[in-house]
Amino acid sequence: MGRAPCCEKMGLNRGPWTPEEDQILISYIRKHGHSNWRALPKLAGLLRCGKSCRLRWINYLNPDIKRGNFTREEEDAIINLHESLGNRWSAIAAKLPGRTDNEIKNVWHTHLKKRLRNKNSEGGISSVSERQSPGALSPQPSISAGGDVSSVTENTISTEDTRSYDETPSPSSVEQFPLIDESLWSEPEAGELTNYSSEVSGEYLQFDDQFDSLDFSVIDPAPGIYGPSIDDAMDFWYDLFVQAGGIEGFPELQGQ
DNA sequence: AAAAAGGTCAACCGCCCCGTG
DNA sequence: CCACGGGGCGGTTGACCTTTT
Repeated sequence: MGRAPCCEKMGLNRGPWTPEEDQILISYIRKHGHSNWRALPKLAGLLRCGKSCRLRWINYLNPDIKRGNFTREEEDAIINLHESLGNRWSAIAAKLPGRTDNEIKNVWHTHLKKRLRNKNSEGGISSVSERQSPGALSPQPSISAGGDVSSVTENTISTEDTRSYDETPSPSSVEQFPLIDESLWSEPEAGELTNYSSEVSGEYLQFDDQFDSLDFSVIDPAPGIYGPSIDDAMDFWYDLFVQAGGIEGFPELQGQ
């Protein structure tokens, strides 16, 4: 006891992260890394405590994170690992590349515990689709009107290819992005973006209507030929989105 | 159509571990 | 060896969303 809290609470933001805060954190870590979480928010100009920044990065913004529903194989792995490791979520996460301890913990408490209970009581197991609530079948909104940008990073920015998404798309949310084409990329604000705008066009970046996301993997089918890497495209898209003020900045994407 | 119930998951809290001086 | 501080971890909460009544 007697230990000071990790940060003074006064004057620091709490709760959900804003797109601007996300962007600041991403930019800072890309430039400087995160050797000192405690000092990071001050250096980056964020009104957050270091722990909050760390958590946000590790559980959400880190591009290595694999988004989307857990596959049956992953779920089975979690169950098996939990049998041997118990509630050591970080140890379990270490065996599942791209998955975070928090995510695994959530899946365990929301799905797998129940599944195991059913298994034990009935002697059977449910399928992935069975265990999903109807609500879970429709993916979280990508960038829906009025939504926060948490969902942007969640579903539209991924360094993984499309394998992450094994869910059925919701037609309404799919229709949020019918117009990802040249026009979307045609108004860069900085010279750097101009370079990408001609390359990251609808021709190479396509909205994946099956997975309800921007499929960044198609941008770079042949590195060196088409120019930007997936990371570059993610940066470009994210910068553009944030600079434009989120969904408000893309009227053509609203009310589709 | 509205309210209630249930599910999901990002984020916080507080403790523990470990490196450093 | 000890104290301290930062990072990491697991438990928990609460807002939001979907489904059910």
